[in-house]
Amino acid sequence: MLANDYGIVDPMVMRRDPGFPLRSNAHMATHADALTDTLPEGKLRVVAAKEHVYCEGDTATHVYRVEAGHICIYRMLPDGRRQVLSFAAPGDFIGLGALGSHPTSAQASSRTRLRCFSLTQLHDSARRDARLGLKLYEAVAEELVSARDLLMTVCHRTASERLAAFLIALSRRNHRRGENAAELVLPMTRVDIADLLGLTIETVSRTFTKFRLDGLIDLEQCILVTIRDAAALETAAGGGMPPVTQIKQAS
Amino acid sequence: MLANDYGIVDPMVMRRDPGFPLRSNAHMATHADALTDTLPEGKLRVVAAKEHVYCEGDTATHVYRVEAGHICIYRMLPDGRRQVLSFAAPGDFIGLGALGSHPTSAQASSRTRLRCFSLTQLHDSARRDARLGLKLYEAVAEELVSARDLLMTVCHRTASERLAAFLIALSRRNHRRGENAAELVLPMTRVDIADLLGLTIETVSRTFTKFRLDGLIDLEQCILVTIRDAAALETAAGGGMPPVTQIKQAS
DNA sequence: CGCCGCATTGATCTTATTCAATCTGAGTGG
DNA sequence: CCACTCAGATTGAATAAGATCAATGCGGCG
Repeated sequence: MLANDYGIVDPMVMRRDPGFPLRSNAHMATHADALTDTLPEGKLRVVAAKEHVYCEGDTATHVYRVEAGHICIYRMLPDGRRQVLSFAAPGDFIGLGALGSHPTSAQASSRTRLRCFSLTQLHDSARRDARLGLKLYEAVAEELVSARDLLMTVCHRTASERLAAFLIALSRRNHRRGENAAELVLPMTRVDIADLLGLTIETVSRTFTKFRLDGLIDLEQCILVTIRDAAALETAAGGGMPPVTQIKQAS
Repeated sequence: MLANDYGIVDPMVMRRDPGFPLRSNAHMATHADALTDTLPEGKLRVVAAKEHVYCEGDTATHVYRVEAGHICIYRMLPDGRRQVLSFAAPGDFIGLGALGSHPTSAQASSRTRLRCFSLTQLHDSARRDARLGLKLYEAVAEELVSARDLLMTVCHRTASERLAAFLIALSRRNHRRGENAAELVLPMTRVDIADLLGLTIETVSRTFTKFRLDGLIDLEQCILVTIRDAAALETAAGGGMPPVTQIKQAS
């Protein structure tokens, strides 16, 4: 699927809440998976935790599909602040939409396996097969929607709403993948979450604690979140809020 | 050019400040203009001030090029808050990146003339001419960069920085168009600016006043901004800030 | 054992929002 | 021509949310 899981999207949700940043990998798969159907299976590449797949400004040579592990897509501001754009999970594509050089950086959160697809080949194929070009167009258009969803969520919501929406998005992604929707294993640190949601780590931490005290979640270890009251979490996310879904997204 | 003028972009600036939301219509023109080269010139459409070209959720039937006037591209949140995504000026395209239905709304700020291009024809052409599909891909990829630029600016900056960056972006757009870079005629209201920058109109107004008192700008009428001290404005925008440029962008 | 990275918690402070009033200018109609 | 109205803009005072500064806790690893 195309990477959009805060960047995680749900079409039904979009109907209900037009304007919310959750989108559905399921229907996006149609676009992104088709991208590589016609291409030879690329080489495997393994990146260690904290290692970069590519950096902002690097010449774009490949598109990657995450096989295992997690990739954090982000951009830096000149003053050193960071905006996380998405977290790519297995099945998601990263590196799409680069025009010459990568507009984002991609760093592995943990040891990650990637399948590589040459951009040269991709472009050659696109010149021969017009449908592939349209697929590329559609895949990037999906990412555009995802980026705007994130913008909507992060810029107009309180800390609680952002974090609640983020957790819901993770839960939905789990659900879509056939995993336990109530047991979230966070593949990212508090810093990553803070940089995604435009908060400080202190605020993220405090908000986690508040949710725990309010009985919305359990928090055994900082990495393990159990959703105790999904409805209340929805409400917390939701004073008119569009469900956050931008966890992972190609870039 | 492709609509990106807070959504206004400058490649040189991007080099200097990787991560800033200013982009260059000039080099984007190569992508977007090519889109319609091969198509029959479409019908002219005139929309009155406040009238919508299309609304979020509408079935997408056309792509439009602004001939005269200004179009405000925005999305609503369920709770009624609004995020302005860009302001399209003459030469900019709007409506690109729609997959079936429009993900955004487009409203004329003033009486506006548009040139219409049928999506059906565009897609037909793209199926025949693979290069057109790639052009579409590139145009949307540009918009993706633009959307992320806006995200970076709006989510990590103070009110002064956002407004300063916004004014600089407008100034650069004027410069690119061969107009006076120091005399800005704002085609949008305070509400539009506030909704673009993620602020309230009061804060926008106060910040304008502060800039005026600090001698950075003149403000004869609320619509007419004269830049008195461009360097200071850059500084105000810039505590490491990437120059805001997202004024207009296709959608 | 002690260090180090990460997370949590507390106290204070800054910033922008909110609520409220006033101001301005462009119509409109008498 | 002038009073009236209304939308948009400005200004002020109080408030609240999150950032910042600072300290402490926790767990893994050398």
